[in-house]
Amino acid sequence: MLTKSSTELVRQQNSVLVLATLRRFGPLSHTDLSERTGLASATVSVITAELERARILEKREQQAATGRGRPRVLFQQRRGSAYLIAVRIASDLVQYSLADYAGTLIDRFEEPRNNLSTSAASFTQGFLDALERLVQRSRIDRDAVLSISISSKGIVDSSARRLIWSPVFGLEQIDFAALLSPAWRAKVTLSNETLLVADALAARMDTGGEAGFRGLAALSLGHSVGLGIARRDRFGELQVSAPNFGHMPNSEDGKLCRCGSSGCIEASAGFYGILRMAFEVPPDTIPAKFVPIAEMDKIALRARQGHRMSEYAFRQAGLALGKGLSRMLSLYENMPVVFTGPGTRYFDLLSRGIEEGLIPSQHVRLQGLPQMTISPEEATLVLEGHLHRALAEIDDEIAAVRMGNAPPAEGG
Amino acid sequence: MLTKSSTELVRQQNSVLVLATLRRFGPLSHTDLSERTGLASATVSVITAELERARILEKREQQAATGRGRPRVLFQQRRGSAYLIAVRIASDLVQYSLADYAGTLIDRFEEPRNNLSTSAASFTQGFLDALERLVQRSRIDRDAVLSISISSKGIVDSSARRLIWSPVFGLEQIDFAALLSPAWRAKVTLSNETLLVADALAARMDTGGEAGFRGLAALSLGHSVGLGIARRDRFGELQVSAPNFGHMPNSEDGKLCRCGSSGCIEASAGFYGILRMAFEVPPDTIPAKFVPIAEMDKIALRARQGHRMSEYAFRQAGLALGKGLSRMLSLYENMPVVFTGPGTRYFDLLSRGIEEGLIPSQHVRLQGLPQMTISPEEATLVLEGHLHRALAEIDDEIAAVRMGNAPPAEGG
DNA sequence: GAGTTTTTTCTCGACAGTCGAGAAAATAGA
DNA sequence: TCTATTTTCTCGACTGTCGAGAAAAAACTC
Repeated sequence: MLTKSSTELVRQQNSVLVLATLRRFGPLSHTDLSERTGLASATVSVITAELERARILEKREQQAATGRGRPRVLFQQRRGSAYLIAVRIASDLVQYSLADYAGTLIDRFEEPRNNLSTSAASFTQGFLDALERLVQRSRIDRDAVLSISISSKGIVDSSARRLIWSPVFGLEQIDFAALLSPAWRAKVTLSNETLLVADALAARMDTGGEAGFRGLAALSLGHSVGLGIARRDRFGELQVSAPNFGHMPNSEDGKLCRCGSSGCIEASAGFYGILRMAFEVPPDTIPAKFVPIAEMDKIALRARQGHRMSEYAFRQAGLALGKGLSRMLSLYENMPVVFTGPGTRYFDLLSRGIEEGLIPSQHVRLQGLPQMTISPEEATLVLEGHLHRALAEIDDEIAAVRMGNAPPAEGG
Repeated sequence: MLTKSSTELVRQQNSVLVLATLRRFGPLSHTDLSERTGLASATVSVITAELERARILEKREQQAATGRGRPRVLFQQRRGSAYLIAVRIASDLVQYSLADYAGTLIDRFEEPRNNLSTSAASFTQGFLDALERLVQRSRIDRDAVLSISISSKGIVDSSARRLIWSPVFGLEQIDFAALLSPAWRAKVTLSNETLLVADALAARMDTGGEAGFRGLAALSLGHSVGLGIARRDRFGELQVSAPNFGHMPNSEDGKLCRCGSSGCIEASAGFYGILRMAFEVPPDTIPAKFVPIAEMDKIALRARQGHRMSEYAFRQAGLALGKGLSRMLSLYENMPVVFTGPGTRYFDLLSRGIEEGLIPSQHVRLQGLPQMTISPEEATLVLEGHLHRALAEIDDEIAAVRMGNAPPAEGG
């Protein structure tokens, strides 16, 4: 511990513990909380009382009596205590969601990104307008929004909350922190999209009772390729990161990538790479900006019917993924891999190449093939990740603020 | 925090803080400690008093008066409080070191690994004997040794303390925990050698006042290739890991590696790989078990004199390293790279290939070339890492044990 | 050499937090 | 209405940190 500890910090940590336990295991009674957290009953009393006074928790309506004895009263997060906004910037649309402190979705809409070459400047205006619309439609006090969680594919500087490189805006950087700080009190977080997928999947595993769960990698297959990794740190907590997998150098095949380099994994395994190979376009051709999924389906159909070059394109894509995975596993440690995104519908065509890429490496020879599964609903997982992380952050903040005085704003 | 906190834990953490501060900044007075740790003077008093009673700390002999006022008395770790043993298993020798709680070396000897094909079974006997000799020569109570820190190249399972694969024993696994638990009370840790190098270098940076130090990678060049990474975690503490870099797949050139796979980085950049290439031996030839450094020097000399194939061999080695580094940096984040080991004497011959390997990647195009330096004294760094980690672990353990009663054994 | 100044260390009471045990509350069944 | 049962609440003990001021120990002053 490089930093000092104090009794006040103890209270803060235990408050977070109570809030997090309540999130994971639904509404709980005083006794449940004491059991699950390991805290003494008296301690739970003090903490819940404080959180109730601050209007963070509330007692649930009386439920059916369970039997003899004094009935349990369940604590739960009070919906109106806080709100959060999740924004998912995809290549063809932007998704805006509003949720309350209990994690239930209140409002949601999408805006198609009308012009694919829209500049960042014109995007930001629409972005600010959309946030405004979100709170006004649900009649929520703007200051009751405590977290704005934004995600995009690409490379983000999460500490500076700036988009460094994205398939959508290229090198045009957007500083979301600066953009939102004048009008919004909320904390702004910027995450890689596949990081959120990994977070959501890991949280599911963790809550779902998977006993020895140590970590996983989420691999998103689509027009671009993204990787998210969730692993337990030395305290047993899940830490999540999004290495730049799609643009990791794969091989010197001269395949031009969207990022301007050549030989990236994406140049072989992204939709545009598969398309290029299937149609025998020279590998240094400038990649297609957007490939409709129908187009990909057509190539896949032909591949399944035995068309050599289409089959080969998918196989090469799989090979690039497999080799990339074997490198990633060498540099981290063995962990299950979950595939997600629209590309999973071609998994039958990719899998042989993936295995071919994995098998020759020393890592796989020692540890065996990683467990590989498919979880196609990427958008759902991204939203789930947004909520999970934003709520955890709000909980932390609530516990950090000295409670007892300023009751947070009341919404709706 | 997934786990509860308590006032006792606060004391424990603050005790560790005091011990760690004392380690980093040498003997310190009461006032220094209070300033450096941020703890109140009264708190420092209680903690140091407790540690003094437990005979962990002692007051230093009076030093030259500094000026007016009551003179400061300096606290320091008491040498005899504990001891540690560091064992470095290299390919040609095993190095045994004994140090005291203050971190000063007491005894040290090396045993040549007489026969390179020695079995693990015969090794363990010599190993146990050597440890015995170490404590007897210095007349130290065996139970005063609180940590035995072992290092080897290769892949270790540090939690299970088993060697999974090493260049020395191959797949013959050695379970050091089981081997030592009957006779020794000490905690046993098993680390990858280059991990310790990274740890030592990072600790130097950290203490040496490098302001914005965020992390580094140590790359060991020799008969085999090893990587250690040190990075700050979210609490600002240095976390260190040793990914399997040497056997990360590099390219499908068919170069046979010592591990049995082909195309590993080591197959190009390890000494045997360079030798094979310089002499134009077919790439699938079984690699030399051991390459004398004189042999390598000869090849380097020829390369510097313009001999094409020797030059090419080093360049190919550099290329494999550079490509590997660009992949590693993609999967982690940008950080300085420090080269160490005997291979650094050929850095002039490697550097061009290294840059060639790095430059084409998207990561380098965005972040620039990583800062690269040389720090050749690998053996020194390994020992430094051993001491640093083992002492930190002993400090943790001391703070965890309820102090005040059982005073630890007195040595020498 | 006695008093003064200065600096450091030590000590005391206040405050914050957790814990165990038992009191109080609230229900179902006798 | 009384009793058994279960849950929640409350009280005093314990552990820990902190700020302020007392005590200690040296150098400086006259």
